[in-house]
Amino acid sequence: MKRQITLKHIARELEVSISTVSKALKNSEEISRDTKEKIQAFAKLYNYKPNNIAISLKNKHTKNIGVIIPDIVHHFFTTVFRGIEKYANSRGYNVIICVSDESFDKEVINMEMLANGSVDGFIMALAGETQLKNDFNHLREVTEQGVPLVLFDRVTNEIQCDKVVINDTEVAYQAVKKMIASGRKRIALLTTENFFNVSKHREDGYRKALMESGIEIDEKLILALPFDESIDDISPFLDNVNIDAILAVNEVFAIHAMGIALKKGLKIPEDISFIGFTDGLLSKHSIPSLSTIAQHGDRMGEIAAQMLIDRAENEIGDGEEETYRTEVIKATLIERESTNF
Amino acid sequence: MKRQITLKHIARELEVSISTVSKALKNSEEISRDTKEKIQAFAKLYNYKPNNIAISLKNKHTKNIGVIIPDIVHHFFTTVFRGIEKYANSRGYNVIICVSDESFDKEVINMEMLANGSVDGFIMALAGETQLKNDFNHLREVTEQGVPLVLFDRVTNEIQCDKVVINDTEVAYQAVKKMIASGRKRIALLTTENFFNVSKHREDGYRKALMESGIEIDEKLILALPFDESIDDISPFLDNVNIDAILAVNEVFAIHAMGIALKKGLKIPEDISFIGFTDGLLSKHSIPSLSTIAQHGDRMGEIAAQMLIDRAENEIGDGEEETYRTEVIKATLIERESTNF
DNA sequence: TTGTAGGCGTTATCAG
DNA sequence: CTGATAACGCCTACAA
Repeated sequence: MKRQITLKHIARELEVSISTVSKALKNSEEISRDTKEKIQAFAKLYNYKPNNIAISLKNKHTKNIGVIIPDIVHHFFTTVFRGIEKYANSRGYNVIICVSDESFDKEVINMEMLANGSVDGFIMALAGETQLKNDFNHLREVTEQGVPLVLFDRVTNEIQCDKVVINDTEVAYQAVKKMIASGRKRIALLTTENFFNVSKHREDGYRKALMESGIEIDEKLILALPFDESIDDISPFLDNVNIDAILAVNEVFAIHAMGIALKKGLKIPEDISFIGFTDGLLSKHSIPSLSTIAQHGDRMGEIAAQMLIDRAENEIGDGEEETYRTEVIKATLIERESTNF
Repeated sequence: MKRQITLKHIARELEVSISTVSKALKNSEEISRDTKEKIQAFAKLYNYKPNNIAISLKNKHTKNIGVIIPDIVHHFFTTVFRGIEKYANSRGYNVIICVSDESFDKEVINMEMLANGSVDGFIMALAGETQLKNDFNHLREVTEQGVPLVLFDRVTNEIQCDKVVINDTEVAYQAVKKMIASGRKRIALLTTENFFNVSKHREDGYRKALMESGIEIDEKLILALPFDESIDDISPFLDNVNIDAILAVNEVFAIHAMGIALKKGLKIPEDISFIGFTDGLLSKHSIPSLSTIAQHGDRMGEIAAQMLIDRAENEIGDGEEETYRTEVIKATLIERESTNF
């Protein structure tokens, strides 16, 4: 097992000093053409690469960014991650990813693993449990140490930092408005228990659209499920309500509900129309295909990464006050077969 | 912006030497109770955490593992990744992930970014382009330096290293056998151009099952598509062949084909039955639900991570020959509505 | 019981 | 033009 070759090896071999080698490899003007060529040739031959860890130690930055998300087998999050990774790479950064699994404890542990110098900053979407507990001391600790933090999608007002969100309220509002405009009157909402701020916002938009259109809100038309997995409650729900449209806060709820409607002999979109959130495989390939709200995760990821890296590289002057931005991505409704506007 | 606190700070503040602090924090017997308590209290107060980078430099290992995969918005790969991440974390490792985007060049660049000391080893699935080019010098370079490498799913015989694969040939064979046993005679195969070794293996299994059952192979029943995205060719294909079953090498092909069959008025599974690969959201939630071959990505990831970490931590004796394993995961057929066995 | 010194690999400053 | 030295933060063998 050949170890990585170091400056020291080269220096010994060529009988020069380490600093000469270092300079030669950086093409410094200080070094004579001859020695430079000799050293560079030797380095190439032995495939010398400067050791990243040593450089990190010296420079006090790692060119790594830490991403902590609740779930990785999840279309939206992977989409955001793809954006982060792409942008980060373009600026020479690597991405360390940790999965909190919606657990507060894991989120804390993951942060601690990375907060000891392994990364230059964090990009996160909060775990469900964290939003429930409303405990953000782990975030506070990190930001107080001056480590940059960008929150996306699952954010909190408790922490001062850069944020990237989508216009959930507005886009849910628009979707429901469109349903109403196309003649729907009994519109149900399939959502999650709303310690998820995003579900909350979507519900706000839903309510606002109905109210504005003079449609009384029937609380029985709102079904809040504990988590993504518990879709079994959807079927009894649909048996007990009289509806002509459904807005769901994710793909799975929407597709599952469509399936039940289909089995009951309803025609989509004539008898009942559907809009979901997340433009994933399910929406594209279901039959009928699902109209859905695209969250543009790639874009979110890119922006989050850019905000983070910009801040990480901008050594803030000691006196200056930090000023944080929250960027709002505009989600867009993609119309497919499950609606007829 | 408070910097991370270091041993040096503590030493200065408490007017002891750095090594005393270091030892005290490790609860060394050498240090008196008094000083230990004083130092530990101080450290706790200021939330001292040893700097990972410095430790990495000293110990010559990073406790990071590098994962390079062709795509992140992809059910199977994220599933494997989840297994890797989970296992790695349990052993105190972090995971740096890079996406090759099926591109040879990106794969090489990503490896180079990480190969300079940033990780203790690599877990990879080869990019499509890499398999096409059959150029594995970047892998060879790394393994020759003694950096552990585990290949999964998209592997190659050209490189000597640990590998994790599934029994593609066998499980495809079993699937087709089952179709035949249930009376199907005209079985089509939807696959990708077979520079992907996995597609090749699945096709082998398909052919073997047919041959064994005395069914002549009709090459017109095999459709090889360039990539996951190019599903438009499926429709004309289905118009031109007379079939009663389809085996597809992924979910998307299968679901798309089902949709077309449905629109043509065929009944599933009576007129035509379907089996796909990958047990993702699509298979579970399609209507009818899709019988599919579960690849147990989580398990693959776990095993890959274990192989890698075990090897990374086992400093190999200088003289000994390395001996590599390739672990085979047994995929399993999940029967749903798209088949009737 | 505590401290000194050297090293991990690199770079920057300064001296020769 | 080249080299010695110190420093990044930590650890540890060896003195004191």
